[in-house]
This record gives sequence, C-alpha cells and structure tokens, in this order.
Amino acid sequence: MGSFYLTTPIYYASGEPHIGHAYTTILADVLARYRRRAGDDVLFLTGIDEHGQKIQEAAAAQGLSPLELCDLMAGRFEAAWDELGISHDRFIRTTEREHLAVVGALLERLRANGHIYEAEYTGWYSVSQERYFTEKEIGPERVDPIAGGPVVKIREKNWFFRMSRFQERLVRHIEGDPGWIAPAARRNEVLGFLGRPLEDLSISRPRSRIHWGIPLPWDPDQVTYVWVDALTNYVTASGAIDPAAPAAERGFGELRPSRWPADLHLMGKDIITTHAVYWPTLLMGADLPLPRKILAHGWWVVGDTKMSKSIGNVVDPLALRDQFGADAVRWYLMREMSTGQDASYTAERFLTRHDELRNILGNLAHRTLSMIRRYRGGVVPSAPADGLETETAAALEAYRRGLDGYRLHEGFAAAMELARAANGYIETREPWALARQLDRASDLDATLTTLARTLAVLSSLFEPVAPKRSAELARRLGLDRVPLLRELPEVAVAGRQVRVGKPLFPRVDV
RNA sequence: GCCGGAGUAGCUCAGUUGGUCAGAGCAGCGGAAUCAUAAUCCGCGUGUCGGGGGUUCAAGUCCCUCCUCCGGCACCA
Repeated sequence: MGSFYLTTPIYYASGEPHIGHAYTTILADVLARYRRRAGDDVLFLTGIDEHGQKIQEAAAAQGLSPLELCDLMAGRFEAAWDELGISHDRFIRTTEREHLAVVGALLERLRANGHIYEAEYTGWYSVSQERYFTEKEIGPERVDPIAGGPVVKIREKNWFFRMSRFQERLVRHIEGDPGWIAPAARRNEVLGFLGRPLEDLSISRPRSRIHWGIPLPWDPDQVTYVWVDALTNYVTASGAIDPAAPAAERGFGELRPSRWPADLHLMGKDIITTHAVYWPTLLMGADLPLPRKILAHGWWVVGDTKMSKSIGNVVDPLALRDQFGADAVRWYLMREMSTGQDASYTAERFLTRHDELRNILGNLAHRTLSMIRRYRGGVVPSAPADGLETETAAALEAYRRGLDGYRLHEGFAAAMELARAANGYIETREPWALARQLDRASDLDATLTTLARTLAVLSSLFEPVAPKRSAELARRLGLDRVPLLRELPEVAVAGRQVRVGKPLFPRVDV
C-alpha cells in the first residue's frame, strides 16, 4: 500500500470561506479520495492561519480576543468543509501548542545553522492603517489601497533568513525535476523569478506593532512573520519534528518516522512564490527534504471579469450547494476547469454540467435499476457481464492517466464517457424488446448484468468527485461499499438485490 | 520594459514527441425508441486551426514575424 500526504494552504482566518478556498480544498479532497480509492494510506491536511495583524484588529473590532475570533472562524471553515463533503484527516490551526513549538524549533534550527541575522526592514507603511503595503498594492500613486491615505517609507528592526544562499541550489532542483512545479507555465515563472538575484527574507515583526504571533525564541520582542509561521504547518502536521527532544534529536537532518516530505502541496497561483521559493529554501536551511510536488491552480473568473468582493460578483459555493447539492458543485468545479488553468464561471455552464450529471449518469442509473426491478424482480442476474468491455477498459485507463497526471478534467471526462457509452449500449441492446422474447432471456440477463457491473465501475470512478451520490449508487446496487479501483472492472454484482429509489441527481427548477 | 502563455465550429474547449488532427460537449435541425428524471440514442458542421512568411515528402503541431488578449516580474493568507 502506498502512502500519500497532501496539503491545502491554511486559509487566513480573517475572512469567510469563498469559492477560491473551496476550489483548492475540493481539488485536494478529490485527489485524496482518488488516492484512497487507489489503495493508498492518505493524510489530507487543511486548516487555518490564525496569527497576524488583521486577526488582531478584526477581533478587537468585534470585542473578542484573537483566539475567540479564531475559534469562531475555525468553526466556520470546518462547517463549510463539512457541507462540501471534504474528507480531510487533519484540520490544523496555527495557534495549536504543537505548532507553536515546531515553529520555534524550526527557527532555532535555522539560527543554529547560521542562516538568521538581524537587520533593518524597509517598506511602505501606512500610519492610518498601521501596516505595510507592497509596492504592487500602493501602485504608482503611492497611496494605501484601503483608505487612499499616504504611505511613508520607514525602517524597523527585523530578523532575516538568508534565503539568497539557497538560490542556486533551488534553481538546480527545479531544473532537475521538471514536474516538481506544475503546471509548466508556473514553473517557468518561478525560474524567471529566480533569474534575478534572490533577496533575503524578513521573518519577524516588532511585537510592539503586532503582538498576535509566535515570539522568536531568542528575541521575544519580535514575533514570527507569516511565512515561517504558516508554511511550517505542513511539517507540524507531518509529525517529523519533536520540539521537546534535545536540539540534535528533533528530526532535522535525520527524519523521525513521519509523513514528511509531503507528496503534494496544492495552492492557488497567487501563492506559488511562497511555496516554490520561500518554503523550499526554508526547508533547505533547516536540513529537511523538500515536498515532492507543488501544484498551483488557476482562478475562477466570472464572465470575463475577475471575481471580487468590491464588484459583487463573488460566487458562493455554499449557496449553489444548497440548491444543487455538494456533489454537483464539486463536479462542476472539477470538470469545468482544466486543472491548473483559469476558468470562467457562468450560471449557464453550471446548469449544463448539472444536466450532464443528471441526464447521462443519474438517468443511466435510474433506467438500469428500473429495468432490473421490472424484468428480473430487482435481482441482478447471474450472467456473463460481457458487454462494454472495450469501453470500460479504455475509460479506466484514461481515468487513471488523467488523475495521476493531475488533469482531473480529462479523467472525469473519461468517466462520463463510459456513462454515455452505457446509454448507447442500452439503445443497441433494447432490453425492453428482449424482455418480450422468452427465448432471449439469456441476452437480457447479460445486458442487465453488464449494466449493473458498469454502474459499479462508475460508482468507483465518480466517488472522488461525487462522494455522496456515488456511495448511494453503490448501495442501490446492493454493494456494501464503493469498490476500490483494483477491484474493477470485475465487481461481483450477480445476485445482488437492487433498489431503484429516487433519482440520484434530481431535476432542479431554477 | 523584460519573461511566459493563449488565439481551433454559434458557445466552452480537446488536440502528448509533425503524417486518419480537422475533433468533443453544449446549442440548432432531422429521425428512432419508450426501460428512464420531457430523460436516451442515431444522423447533419463549406471551420482560411489569429494574419503573413519559412523548414519539410508532410505543420493547429517546428522556426521567423505581425496583430489581439492574458499572466508573472517577491515579503499579498
């Protein structure tokens, strides 16, 4: 049995879960479920990032302590994930005691290795907003993008990580492993970025300004800035580091038994630099192995404009879920977006994808189960399931190729293609005609058994993307669970008592 | 400015290393069937594969150039 450890970013706890969070998390969930279906022992990690100035301010504004606000937001995220059928194994919070200790241990390791030094940080600071803004945020006008007020260039004491030392090693790593950053376009961007001299990374902020954070072990007047704090969650959850052990035995250099390194870090393309540059160099600095793969996905846009709160065109995945069900939302997101690229959300496309699920797959299940009930008393006949063999084999191969290669849209298209083929098979075989001819009973048996077997295959292929309805389909077929991939296509369906039930994907009147 | 993508049927897009690659789904039109959620199946596309040039026996598929759109160019979760 293989092992697979995958992560989403931890989402910043100052805002409500939105479609960006949902897409990343659903993508991760689909891959996690696929790996489980392929027989792997999976660790699927997600969580929230709870430190920093925004949390501190948002809590104060609501009359809460920072931790009270974080508790509230953790509940919001977990509830959202529950409603979307997310099967994470671990929900990490950066305020957990273990994480605080691991961050401290990592920082001490970096310092012991001689990669940390003290210097002045220079940046554009807005006095009214009490925070720094990036060059990009302030724009050429040099005003703070929130209130439009002035920004000034100021200096303050920070601790820095000698990221620049690792530039060459990182470039060699990326060039030596072409699939390490996917898709290739993002890899090229990172390499382009690394074509210029890499600067060092500021890793702390004065506690006088931001108190809600993890104090540096050697300088309690400074708190850990977001990068080290947030990214380290991946190591914390892996169990690789034991902060309570003596410094030489904590797991750096010599890994303890753990899930590290991660097999896959998933994220939106906006934080590729953080994951493909900051994080690996930090790991190098701490003598930890790098994650095996980094996959940055694209953005959902609405029509041809970017989704944004200010425009008011944000699509709420939970509202869609209320109307169509979690599986339909998941199907749309996975099937419609070419993994890695941007895609456009439109209500029309959503409905088309939902119709596909309902008419091609849902109706296939319903008509098949109805015929087994009508013609064979609800029991799958014991006959050779010798139809659709070519189509099934082709679908399985394309499906695995798509999911293994992180082209989920292609993999799931192959699954839906099999459902289309099964509908065609019904038309060709005309079971209703066979049922009228007593001497064709064995042909009808073979037809119905083939269809039942194909539905069992489909329940397995669709499980990662539509877990609830696929499990229900398996139950309707009289199976006690959704089959694993290695059990396909030979699933023992003969003799099973089926149940027709209500349509799997009911018609939704809009 | 530098770097990198994309431009294929009305719409959304597939098209690995050049040779059934001119395709799929949706929409539209016509037909079949009745097991089924007015669901399904079959048939129908004269598309300059953004423009131009080049390499080759052969190019959406490689090279050059032009046009249009988009993305990246660090302390932003």
